[in-house]
Amino acid sequence: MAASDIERPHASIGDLCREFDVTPRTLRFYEDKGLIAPRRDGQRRLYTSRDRARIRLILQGRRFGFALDEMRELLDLYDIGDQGRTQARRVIEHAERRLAEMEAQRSELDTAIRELRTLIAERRIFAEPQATN
Amino acid sequence: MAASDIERPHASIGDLCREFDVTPRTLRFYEDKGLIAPRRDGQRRLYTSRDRARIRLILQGRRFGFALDEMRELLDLYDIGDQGRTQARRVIEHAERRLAEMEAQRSELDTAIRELRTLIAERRIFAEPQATN
DNA sequence: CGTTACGTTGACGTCAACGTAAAGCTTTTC
DNA sequence: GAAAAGCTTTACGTTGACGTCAACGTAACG
Repeated sequence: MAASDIERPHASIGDLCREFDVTPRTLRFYEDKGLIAPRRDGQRRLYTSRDRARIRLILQGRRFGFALDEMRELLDLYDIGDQGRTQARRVIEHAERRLAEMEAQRSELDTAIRELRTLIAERRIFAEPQATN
Repeated sequence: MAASDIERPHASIGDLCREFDVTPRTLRFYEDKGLIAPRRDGQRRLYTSRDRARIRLILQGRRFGFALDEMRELLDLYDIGDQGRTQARRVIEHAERRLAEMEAQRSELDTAIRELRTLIAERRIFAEPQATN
């Protein structure tokens, strides 16, 4: 009866779905992929605050374009980590690589946008080069 | 023998592949999708300058993120078009919509980049919220 | 006790733009 | 004249993150 399990002892899959605005399929899929491992009450999944935290991280990573396989690695790093020192560094490096990818992507996108703008402005968009034929 | 077919009467699929740096599979796929319709010498495909122009447009559109189905519509607009007047307008509108999508995408990407930068800088990346547990 | 809500596993379907054999032509080259 | 190029069609595979059944169990409501 200590004040350890505060407020939410466990939640159902539906609860989490509402909380994070995802479908059950999504959470089961993450489980299949080894990203989360909720306990069971018989067949039913029971999600703890730890699961909740992991899901938050997963969805955060998703917004940054991390693949689920990468996310699993990153989550594992924190689980295995010795005080988080070395591991946290690896996570940072990973994030920095992703950041670089995103910046490269943005630069490509910028170029494409500028080109498309020019083509539209000059009415040269989808204009076939003059064929005398 | 008139000077109508200048320089390149027709080309093979391999020729076009080298010219545009794509694989035969790609050109055949575009044909399946109804984007191009090269003539035949028996079984072999013969590409004219018209096909060449279309392929150029397709690859240009690809760089802007147009789906192949969209490209087919756009190409059709030019083929059917009455002097290109009305049709060209529709094409421009289409391109402007795509441009808007690209800009929206860039804005999302920008936001994500800023957030990720902040998280990295503050070492809060993938840091689970403090659980007293 | 029937209905409704919510949960389970398993497994195939989706989307886009091709990749990748497989198996067989024909033409060019040595 | 044989092997290598280059062409053809047919058709299944790939990638990621789920969607969408199917078929069933369980639990609470009224």
